[in-house]
Amino acid sequence: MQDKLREHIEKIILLTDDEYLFVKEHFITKKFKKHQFLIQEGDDVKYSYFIISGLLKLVYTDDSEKQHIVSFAMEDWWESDYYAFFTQTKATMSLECLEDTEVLCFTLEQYKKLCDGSPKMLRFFLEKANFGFLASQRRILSSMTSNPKERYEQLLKQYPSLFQRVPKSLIASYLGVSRETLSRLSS
Amino acid sequence: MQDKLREHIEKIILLTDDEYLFVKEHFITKKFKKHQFLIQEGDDVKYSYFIISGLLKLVYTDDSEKQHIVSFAMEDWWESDYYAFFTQTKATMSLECLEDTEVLCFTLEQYKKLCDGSPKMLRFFLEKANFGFLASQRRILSSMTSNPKERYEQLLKQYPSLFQRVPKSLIASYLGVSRETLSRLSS
DNA sequence: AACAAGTCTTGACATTAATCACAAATAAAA
DNA sequence: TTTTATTTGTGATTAATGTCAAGACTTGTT
Repeated sequence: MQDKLREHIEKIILLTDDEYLFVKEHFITKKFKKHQFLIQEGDDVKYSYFIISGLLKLVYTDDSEKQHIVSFAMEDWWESDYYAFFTQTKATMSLECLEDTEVLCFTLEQYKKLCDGSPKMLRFFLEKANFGFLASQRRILSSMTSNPKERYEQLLKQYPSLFQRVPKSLIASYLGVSRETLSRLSS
Repeated sequence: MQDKLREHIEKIILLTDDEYLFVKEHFITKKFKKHQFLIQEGDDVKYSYFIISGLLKLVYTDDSEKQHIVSFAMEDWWESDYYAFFTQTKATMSLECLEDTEVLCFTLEQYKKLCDGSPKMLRFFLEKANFGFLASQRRILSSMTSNPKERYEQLLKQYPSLFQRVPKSLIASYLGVSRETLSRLSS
């Protein structure tokens, strides 16, 4: 395996070999099969996950058992129920494999040690957090300013591979429309 | 003036007097009157603002000139067009006073110096960025799972003071519904 | 007090999308 | 291949929300 994690970090900040070794030992590897859950609602959220390969959905289930896709997570993404992870509370969302998936992950304790031991990683996480915030803000704005068809096209443009990998009903759930409405957009 | 900035930072991380002095000198103070713009669409975004007192709206104007409120910013909040600020591109949003407002602000350059010179401030900004991301994610989820009436009530519960301070038409714009629909919710 | 500007409510109607129902198409499993 | 499950598409209906229009109410100003 080429080192996906190192490549990923070094898009933002360069590390010496020693620094990277220090980083690397805070992670452990895990593998999951399609349909397995990394997080289930009500669980403790032990880990934050960096996805080496595969595809996941982060899902919130509302009072009437309807599922809403908060995000898809693919190669090179970080994912978890971050509220629960950071506050060490029970998960309100689930994280489930849509494909066989390999991840690197760390606990909150390891995350803190990483931040304390490496100012560069602190910078890295700050950059990631800022980017995540901006992406969420853009999504809010897109839901306010665009109709379902436009949102569909934006998503298609941004992540074309998604559309070969997940059923349209999940895309609909991510976009916040019914699958029937999504189906009618094409025509 | 009691020191709002110090109080604000020390909710997250304690500073020595010297450390705080270092932090403080990276900021400058500005005052604005109601209806004044801190940022206008198309401008360079020179500053990130910490609000000492007052109230602002962050607004995106779409192609058909319709305004969408991305957020309200009140005392103790940070606000800017952060995408434009971090990438040093032109503003796509505007930031306008709804009340007379006093802010502390810094440039991107000062922000970087602050991060480089103070690991504690780096931690502080990381915590803020994480919190901002989580808040945005909650808002996305709320727009997917709740109807306008529920979203209105959530907002009312979270920021009761807003409702004495801004017209309902702006609340409607923030919630993503027309002012007429919002008006009909009460009944 | 009188006016102006801004704000809020309500009705009528149009539009959009959700829901329900079912059939067709596709993919997965036996 | 045959069977079974999953996914997708489409019509009919219903519900929610937007839009347009008018008027009432507030607030601030002169």
